[in-house]
Amino acid sequence: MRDSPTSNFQVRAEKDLMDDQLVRPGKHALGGLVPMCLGKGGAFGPGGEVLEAAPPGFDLIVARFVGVFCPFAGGMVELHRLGAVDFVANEARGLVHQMDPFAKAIFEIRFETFRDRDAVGYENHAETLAFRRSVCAPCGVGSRGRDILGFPMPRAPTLSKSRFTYGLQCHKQLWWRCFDGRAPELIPSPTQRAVFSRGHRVGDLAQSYVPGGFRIPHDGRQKKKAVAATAQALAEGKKILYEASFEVSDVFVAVDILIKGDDGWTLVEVKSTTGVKDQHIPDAAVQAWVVGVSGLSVSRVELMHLNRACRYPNLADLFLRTDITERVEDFLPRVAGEIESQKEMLDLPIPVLEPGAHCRIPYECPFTGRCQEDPPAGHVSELHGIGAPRARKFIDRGQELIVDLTAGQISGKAIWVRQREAATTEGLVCSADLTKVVPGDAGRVGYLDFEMLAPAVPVWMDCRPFQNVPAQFSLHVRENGALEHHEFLASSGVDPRPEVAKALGQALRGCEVLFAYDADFERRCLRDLAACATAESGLGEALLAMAEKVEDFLPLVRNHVYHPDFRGSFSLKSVLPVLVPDLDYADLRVADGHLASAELETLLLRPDAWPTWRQRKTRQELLAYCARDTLALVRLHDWFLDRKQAV
DNA sequence: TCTCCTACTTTTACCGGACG
DNA sequence: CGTCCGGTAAAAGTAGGAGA
Repeated sequence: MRDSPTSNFQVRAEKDLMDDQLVRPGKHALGGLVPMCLGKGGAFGPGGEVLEAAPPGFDLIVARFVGVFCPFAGGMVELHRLGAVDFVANEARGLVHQMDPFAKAIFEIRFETFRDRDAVGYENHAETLAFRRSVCAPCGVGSRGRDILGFPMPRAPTLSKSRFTYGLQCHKQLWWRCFDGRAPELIPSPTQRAVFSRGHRVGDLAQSYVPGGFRIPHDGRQKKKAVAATAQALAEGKKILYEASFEVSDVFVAVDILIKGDDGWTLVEVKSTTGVKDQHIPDAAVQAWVVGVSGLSVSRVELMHLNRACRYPNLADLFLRTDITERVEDFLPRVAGEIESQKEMLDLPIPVLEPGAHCRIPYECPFTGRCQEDPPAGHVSELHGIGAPRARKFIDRGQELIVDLTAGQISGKAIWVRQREAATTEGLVCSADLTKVVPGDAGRVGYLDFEMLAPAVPVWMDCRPFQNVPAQFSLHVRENGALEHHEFLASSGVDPRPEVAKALGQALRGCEVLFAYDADFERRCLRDLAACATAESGLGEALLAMAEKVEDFLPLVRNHVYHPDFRGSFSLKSVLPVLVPDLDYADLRVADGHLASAELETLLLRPDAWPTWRQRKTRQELLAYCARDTLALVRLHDWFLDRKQAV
């Protein structure tokens, strides 16, 4: 709205704006639509000024002026001109038009008011909501909590602990989170969901380490109820509260654990990390502030986190409670001011903020794509191992692309030199000595990949929090050109390590060399597994010996090969599509390690969370994914061998 | 002989990227 | 969320030389 009074956008009628009751052939949206403003001033009324005839296949929605008498809306005066006529396609799904933001706002108001919001689906309501709050409200158009059309004004967004911390990172992000809460960027990936649910489980478990407390029922939506329940519990003299809820000047917080001590309350925030991080401080501080203003005296703030030194089965020391009172106190004076500034910001159109380090620190912003275009292919930031500061230096000199760099600037960095050559030639570049370092495939060679899980709360002997445990492997074995495949996935409920060790010991028999990508993982796995093997079986030595025979394709690629399509990354997922284009993961649901790990964790630790068909299906998907990974290694090796042959 | 500065070397810290 | 690694940058240490 601020940028330009008119914006182009597309709405897919069926999907985004209305269901088919509203738009369908022969009965366009007119009935459900509010007249829209354009042309001369005037009041609501029948008729309206037809500005343009509808093109074939479209019905016309008449636009009318509704009047904006608002000093804030000086820009809106520009709307009073021809052009913003809406055409609704006779066919659902085809509404393409140009609409003023103001008209759009009203358009959406109407839909939101008359139908439930789901009928509108995801569109960018952010502008609409913000428009109504920031333009209609302050200038008094539509009084007594009503907007210009007489519809109730949207409530001011309420802050919360998490919103506060988002706002601390970036106001613009907070603005979008408040006004565009249904944005696709905010839909958590399966992997993120796994992280969240792990956090919740750890949080619940933490409460059992501070037993005897009273849990405030917490239902996400009914915040007022939770606050009331908390007040009542306090009145009754409860000494330990879980999820105690408070709200002060529209900021809601639920405290993980609140403990009454002799000289005040101890506020405990639970995190499923292994230590205190900087970003935890403001998080705890806003809680302490709200609790304090609510009238409780907070004498101590603790962060309760997992203890790296803890070993299963002794989980007595699973959590550590670190005193962060001082650090919180240092931050506390900033809280009230920050809350105020966040609220003020939310009463205005989206703030202007340049992208910067705050886009990534402490958390990656989900909206980076809205603020910043992706850097073009061949951008200097793709240089391997270049940090943001050094990339900045090049950019400030006007050298945006790798091809702009001079030989002198990248001398001594073989990878950068190769990257520049690849960018210049727009093709694959291999080092001169690549063929000398390509490993042969004589004898019996294996291609190995493990899948691991890393439960936050250890469940197997001698494991610490987040310890990686191999639970699955895939092994392709090649001998004289013939390929065989071995695979294993541990069964639910038991320590996977002995099973995996045994199965792997058998599968590896006779292998003279093993290939992997980023082999250290695999090496360490083999050593760990060796330690789990029973002494008499001889398996331990065999696995240990194999660990010494693991060769890594990653450095081979990184130090000898580059193609512009790597885009600065040497991960298997970046390299493979270029070097082995006919092998991909498109047909697999489980197609990356993160998801694999999350699925593996559920399958092995909480199989009952899924019906049996889902368990069976996931097993198959995990096996298919892991097998694809090792097949990729085979094909990658083939690629290397072909290069050798070609010379 | 002591201090201070500079230039070089070693150590440490941090970051990015790889994996799960 | 965690791990580890490698590379680079920053910090700390060291050596040598000049000046007082």
